[in-house]
Amino acid sequence: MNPHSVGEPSRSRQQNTVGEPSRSRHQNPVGETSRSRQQIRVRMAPSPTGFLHIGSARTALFNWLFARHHSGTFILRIDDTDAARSTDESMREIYDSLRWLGLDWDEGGEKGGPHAPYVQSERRDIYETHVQRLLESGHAYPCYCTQEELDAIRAHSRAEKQNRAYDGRCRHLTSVDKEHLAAKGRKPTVRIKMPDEPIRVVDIVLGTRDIDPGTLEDEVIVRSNGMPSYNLTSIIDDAEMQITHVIRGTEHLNNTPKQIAIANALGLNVPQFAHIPLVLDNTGRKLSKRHHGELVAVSRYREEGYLPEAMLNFVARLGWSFDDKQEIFSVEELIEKFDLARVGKSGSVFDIKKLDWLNTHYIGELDISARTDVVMPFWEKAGFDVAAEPRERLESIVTAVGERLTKLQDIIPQTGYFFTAPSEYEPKAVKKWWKKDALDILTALGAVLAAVEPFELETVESVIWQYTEEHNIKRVVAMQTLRIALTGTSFGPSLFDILVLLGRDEVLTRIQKAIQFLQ
RNA sequence: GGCGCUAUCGUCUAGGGGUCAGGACGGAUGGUUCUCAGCCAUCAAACCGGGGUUCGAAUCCCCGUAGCGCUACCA
Repeated sequence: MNPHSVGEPSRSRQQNTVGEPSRSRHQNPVGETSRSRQQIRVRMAPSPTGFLHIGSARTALFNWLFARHHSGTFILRIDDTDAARSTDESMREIYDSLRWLGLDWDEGGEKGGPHAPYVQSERRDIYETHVQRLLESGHAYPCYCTQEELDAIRAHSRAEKQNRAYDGRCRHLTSVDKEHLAAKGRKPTVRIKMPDEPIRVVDIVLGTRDIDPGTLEDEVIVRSNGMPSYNLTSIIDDAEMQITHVIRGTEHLNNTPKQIAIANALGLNVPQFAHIPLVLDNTGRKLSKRHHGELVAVSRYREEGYLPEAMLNFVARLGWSFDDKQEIFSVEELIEKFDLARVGKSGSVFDIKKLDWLNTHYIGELDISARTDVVMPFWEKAGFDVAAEPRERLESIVTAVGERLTKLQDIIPQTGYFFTAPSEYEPKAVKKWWKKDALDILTALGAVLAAVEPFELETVESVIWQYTEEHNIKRVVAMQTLRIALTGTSFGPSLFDILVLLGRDEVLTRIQKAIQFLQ
């Protein structure tokens, strides 16, 4: 094989204009060049071993945006070759999270398509055929080493400061050796022979490198139980499904030359690669299920009341930026503006504060009706009897709450008192505002509010201001005193809104209750 | 241990030979207001280090350093 062609994308230069590694920003947006109507095909290939991870969601988004931007195809493939860890439940959760985010796929998942099946455990015959060819052509060989032997080899290699763990010893097994080992009941794995020539990895975000094959070890491509492994299935499916661009996390960078070697040995097309930087926690480590658990589950953010628009916008800006001014991007803008050439190389820390800011923004963009709709499940889940409430009142409550929602679940502590009287008064608030004159204020205000006619915004407001003026009481004192009596807390929406929403009877009842408490 | 990747305010980032190194989140202060939130204004805050190249380097080159990733019969 010509060493110079090793690892080169097999499609012609012409067609490769899309996603060409152009590091100079402010140039032609990638893909907008002359022809390049090469049908872009990208995929997201999660392993169904738990919830959808934030990092995977971003990978999905980048793939999806790239596909949508170029009118390409976005494929969802399920990489479940690790049978022990894969579950159907996880698969469903991943579909669910993806749908919630609005990342629809054109092929794969439950949808099917021309390259079905899209679940790797159902594609074993395809892999077997390829492995057979590899074995026959001498590109792969059986390895009879046991786990213990491998551990020992590894330990030795490390002690000797070798740059690869496995030394390829089973490459030289004779057929007699093999029979002998097999007779002892050993089930072999299959390993791919790494080539002697450098492997060229072309990466759209990281650039092109030539990898020294001396650092690569003969990878296991079929386990001893007959199950093919990731590096094999991934590259075969990418070729079979005619994937043009593999956009995935940088943790896969070291797998890339191995996969290219497999593809080359099989004579398969090699897609272009784009390794996107990792999403990190605030200590700079990769976000992982292992270390961060639920914190990295997309479903958790959904449950807390983050909007998909906010999640998408937030995650899009992790490792990607458009210019020096824009932070808020609608999904449409993301599709229009997304460009692999503007993806950075270094990892990005997941900053929940910024997500919160975005979420507040997107909640604020919802009109009252939509905001009420979206908040409803949270009320229901918290056990509020919203069904009994007129829609109009619910919307008024949402209006009163206004911008005070960071997450939808904040609606609960913010509006509980609209549904039931406070069972207790916040001690800190009481201490600060319910001084010795509180009783007088409450009593007087109660009388005033009992008499005001009609019980509406303007009238209530004027009558309260009239009271504070006549008795020379600071507005803030009167208002806070009353607020605590009605809501149990010292903060919240305009008190006049609260007064009117509660209605005269309820207000008077609560004032009475507070008076009793103070006595 | 090996291999690889990366490096601009606390964080996300713009800039990529000549900029007061810009914006945003977060923070601080002040204003608006019945509180909180919001909004407005102001402020603090960064080019990992060292050498080159150059009239001039955050930007190009080299060498360090640090962090991270991978190092499975996981993906």
